[in-house]
Amino acid sequence: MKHNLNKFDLNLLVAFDTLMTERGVTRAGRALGITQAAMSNTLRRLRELFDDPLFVKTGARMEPTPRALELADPVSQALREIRKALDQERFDPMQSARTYRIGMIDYASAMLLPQLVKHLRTVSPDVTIEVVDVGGEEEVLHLERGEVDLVLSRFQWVPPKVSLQRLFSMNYVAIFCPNHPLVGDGPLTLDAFLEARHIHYYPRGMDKTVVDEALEEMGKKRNIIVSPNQYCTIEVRPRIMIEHHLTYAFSK
DNA sequence: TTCTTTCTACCGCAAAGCAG
DNA sequence: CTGCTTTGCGGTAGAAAGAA
Repeated sequence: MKHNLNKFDLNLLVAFDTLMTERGVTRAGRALGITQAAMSNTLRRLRELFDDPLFVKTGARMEPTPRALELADPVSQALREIRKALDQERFDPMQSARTYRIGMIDYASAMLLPQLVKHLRTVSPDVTIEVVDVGGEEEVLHLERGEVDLVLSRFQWVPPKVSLQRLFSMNYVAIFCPNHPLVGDGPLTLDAFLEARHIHYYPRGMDKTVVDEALEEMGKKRNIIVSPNQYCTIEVRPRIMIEHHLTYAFSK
């Protein structure tokens, strides 16, 4: 089927993309600032246009048909390009007073935020940064829902509608308190690492790290006996480690 | 060629009905 | 009860036709 773009209402693609995200006519309508009935009518036109139901009611949700799934990525990418082109035209960092929501865990904040703030003060002095503590699968969901503008994290996979850029690579190290019984003069062995009792902070939504995943692949598991909260991580972790002979593995 | 009027198609709304 | 669809209605914009 070939569509004549002269007669094609591109707003229908925005509606389609919103339906893919919201998975509901009422929610999609609300997101676009129109009534549920108007959204239903838009869906009707989409159905006529593509000669396919596109979304079918499954329980409480409107699930996409195979045809809708086929269209989802190309439509989403096209809209992203259009938005980018429109934004480029008028975006002036020196004039912008936007608030950017950035998802990152405490460690990334500590490492990157000072430099980021310093840089922004020069190139875009009026923007505001709001850091959101996200982790695990939630990161991508936050991005897809537009709840954050950017996530700084480690990703193994992201959906096509999300842009991904590698910033840097890191090595992992384990730190022990002075005179820890498991640490000798030579390099740390896997057995000693597994025998040690660990302290580790998991951000909200994250239940394992790259270390846990690597161990899992070997059929092994480390012995985490303390999972502190974020403030405790920064303030108290070193003290607990020293007092109780604990180990902390982290990216460097 | 320009302006005005009429027609037509489309969109969104409210309300009612239906389904899970 | 919530959410989706359908129907009927009014508003709006664009196309077509006619007059100056």
